[in-house]
Amino acid sequence: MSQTLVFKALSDPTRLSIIDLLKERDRTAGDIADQFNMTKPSISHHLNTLQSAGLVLSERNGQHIIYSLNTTVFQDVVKWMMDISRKENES
Amino acid sequence: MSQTLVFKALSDPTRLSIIDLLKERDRTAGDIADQFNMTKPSISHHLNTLQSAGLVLSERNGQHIIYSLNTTVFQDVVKWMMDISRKENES
DNA sequence: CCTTTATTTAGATGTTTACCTAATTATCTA
DNA sequence: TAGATAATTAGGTAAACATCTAAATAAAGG
Repeated sequence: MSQTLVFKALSDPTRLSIIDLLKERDRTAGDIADQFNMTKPSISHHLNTLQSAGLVLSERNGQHIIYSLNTTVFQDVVKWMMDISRKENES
Repeated sequence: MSQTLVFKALSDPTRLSIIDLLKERDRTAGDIADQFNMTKPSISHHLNTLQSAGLVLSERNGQHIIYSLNTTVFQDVVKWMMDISRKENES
C-alpha cells in the first residue's frame, strides 16, 4: 500500500461520498454515478482512483461491474494513524 | 475538521515525512527544513498546509516557531476510518 | 537602531487533477 | 449477429498544486 496514493484518493469530496455509499452496500458503477450530478466517465475515473489506491474492489457481473469497499486497506491506515497518536515521547 | 482538507494535507510525501519527524519530537521550522532537499519557503508552505488541516500546531518561541503534532485530529480520522471498516451489513 | 538569523509572503512556472464530450469495449438479448 | 445497455478509455481544458527566487516581517543582540 502506498500511503500517499491512499490519502490522495481520499482527498476528494466526491470520492469520500462514494465511500459512504459503498459503506451501505456494494453497488454497480452506474448505480454510483446516478447518485452524483456528474457524468459517468468522471465517476469512472474516481472509481479507478479509489481502486488504484486499493480502497475499493471491483468484480464484473454480466454487463455490470460491482464495486465494494476493501476494508483491509482502511485498517492499515488506522494502524499508521494510531501509531502517530501514540508519540515516541509518550510511549 | 474538514475531512477532505485533512486527507489532502496527508497526500504528499514531503508532508508525511514532516509528520514522521514531528512524531519523534517537536521541531522548529528551520530544523524541519534542514531535513529536506528543498527550500525553506517550500517547507513553510507544507507546514501551512498541515496546520490549515489541523494536523500540526505552531507556537512562536523568540525567533523560532516550534511545530508539533495535533494528535486529536488524527484520532478523529481514526474514528471515521474504523467506522468504515465496520460496514452496515456487518454490524 | 543596525545587523543577523528565522521564518513567511508574494509572484512566477511547470505539473497534476477534475471535469467534460466523443469514441471504444464488453455483454446481453431478440 | 444487430441493437441496446453498461462501463471505460481517449483527448482536451481550466483550476489547483508544488516548487522556486526574491522580498518582507519578526525577534535578538551588539
